[in-house]
Amino acid sequence: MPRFASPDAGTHPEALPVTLQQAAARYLQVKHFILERIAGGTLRAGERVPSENELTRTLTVSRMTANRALRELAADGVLVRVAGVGTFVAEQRVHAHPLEVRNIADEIRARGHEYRVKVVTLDSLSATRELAERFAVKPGAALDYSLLTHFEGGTPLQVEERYVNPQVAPGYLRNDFTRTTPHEFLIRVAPLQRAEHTVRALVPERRIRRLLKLEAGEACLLIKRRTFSQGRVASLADLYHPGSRYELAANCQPR
Amino acid sequence: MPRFASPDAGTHPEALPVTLQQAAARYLQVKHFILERIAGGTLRAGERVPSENELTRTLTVSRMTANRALRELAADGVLVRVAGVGTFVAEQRVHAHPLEVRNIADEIRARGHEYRVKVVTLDSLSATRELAERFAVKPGAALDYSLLTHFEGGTPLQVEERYVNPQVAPGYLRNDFTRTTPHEFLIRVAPLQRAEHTVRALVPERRIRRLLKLEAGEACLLIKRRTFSQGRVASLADLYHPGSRYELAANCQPR
DNA sequence: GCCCCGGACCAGTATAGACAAGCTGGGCAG
DNA sequence: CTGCCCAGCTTGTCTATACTGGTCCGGGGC
Repeated sequence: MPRFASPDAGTHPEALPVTLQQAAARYLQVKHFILERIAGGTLRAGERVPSENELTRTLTVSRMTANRALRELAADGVLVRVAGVGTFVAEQRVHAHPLEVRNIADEIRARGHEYRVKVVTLDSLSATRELAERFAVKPGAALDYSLLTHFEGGTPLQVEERYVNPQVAPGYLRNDFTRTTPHEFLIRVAPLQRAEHTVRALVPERRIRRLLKLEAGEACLLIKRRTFSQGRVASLADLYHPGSRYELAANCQPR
Repeated sequence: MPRFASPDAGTHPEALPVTLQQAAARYLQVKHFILERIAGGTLRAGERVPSENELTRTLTVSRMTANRALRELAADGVLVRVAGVGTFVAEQRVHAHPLEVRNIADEIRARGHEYRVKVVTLDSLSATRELAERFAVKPGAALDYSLLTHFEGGTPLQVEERYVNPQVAPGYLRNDFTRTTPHEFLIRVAPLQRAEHTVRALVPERRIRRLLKLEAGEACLLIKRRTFSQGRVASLADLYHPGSRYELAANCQPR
């Protein structure tokens, strides 16, 4: 059986990609070897990863080195190992760390999937009473507004509805959101000082439901985020995630 | 065919404390050896931990085994290692984590409302395959189970479904939950070391919906929590909150 | 007094060899 | 055909040994 069809596998000598930094430790090179194949699509979720012995042969490393690489990837949740059967690419349940203000594009790419964004609305508007209160500006003050849908592959993973204070982060609407996410733009223009989050569950209104391509009655996770820069509110964001395809992960421990 | 030929490797002298389970892997025994000394106060925060070579001598293990134990404890944040200097017990700084492991009774009372609890089910059961996996115990091992509803005034605010490992937190079922919440009991009996959370949104099944007195089709927030004590899983908890009446707050301060 | 160098000790990494235990599939006996 | 066992794969673990580079300290040369 062609266990491992070995599309490349130059067998003996320089089996490790020369693009890798030789300075890195061997076990890290092996980890990258696996991660690159996952990111590149050569290895997909559920598929079998070369066994320790196979790696020993194809990469010319000792079994302990291959073992450490696979074991650490398993500890990270990238791989799943079953004694006597093999090592497999983990089914990726979507994860995010609520404590960190993360970039959803990075998150998606880190899982080896294609990131796409659809710009639904870009606008400048004047603050309602409620918005003004949350931004601590005067009612009627100008605010930038964006409504985007972020896709993982072809599936919407987040609807991002965002208000930005142009006094704190000027030029928001001139940003090319297909190249720079709101998050990336904001941390560049208005260094993040602090962020507040609230998380709740709801069955979304039709507008959000359509953008997330949800069935009627499906739940979604709403993360409301308020970010501060230079002591002022830089932006308010409502992040909607499909309840069935998204979960927040958090480890609670002094690291 | 030496399947059951030798139940354990009798090759090595019994240098490790006999209180430790002999079935456990050596590197786990070394980890427990360190953790016990930290828990017992023999090793305090900032103090130096025996070096790999010292452990090799005193515990009669190979250096690779000691290395793995120390490396994993460092990865868990228990130890801090500095090449060329040594290994030290990490300073346990107080963490204001967004998803702090909080006591719901305190939370409700802090808002000036009356806290009440209804015990739905208390039971001892044997671990299913899936539970055993998440607890890292053998399938069939005894687990304690509780299902409670926490009320704010007359309104249910949380359904708490919890599994507890009696090996780590004995006497759970004998606790009077009308006076001591599971959380209070557990932090007293099994000092919290670490907690993992995942948060998701869903439309609950009928059982949960009834306990929370929700309308059909209402969303709820599910917080799945896994707590660790002494390096072992102490408990699994599924915390269901009504989406309309509950939100999770999280503040994020970059260091 | 200051600087440099070497030795001691440390973690980090790599290798080879070994045994244990779990799973799967094929072959064999009934 | 059914049931069982076993070969052969897998991961999991442990040991012994070796070399590297970082840190610290003390001693000797300047």
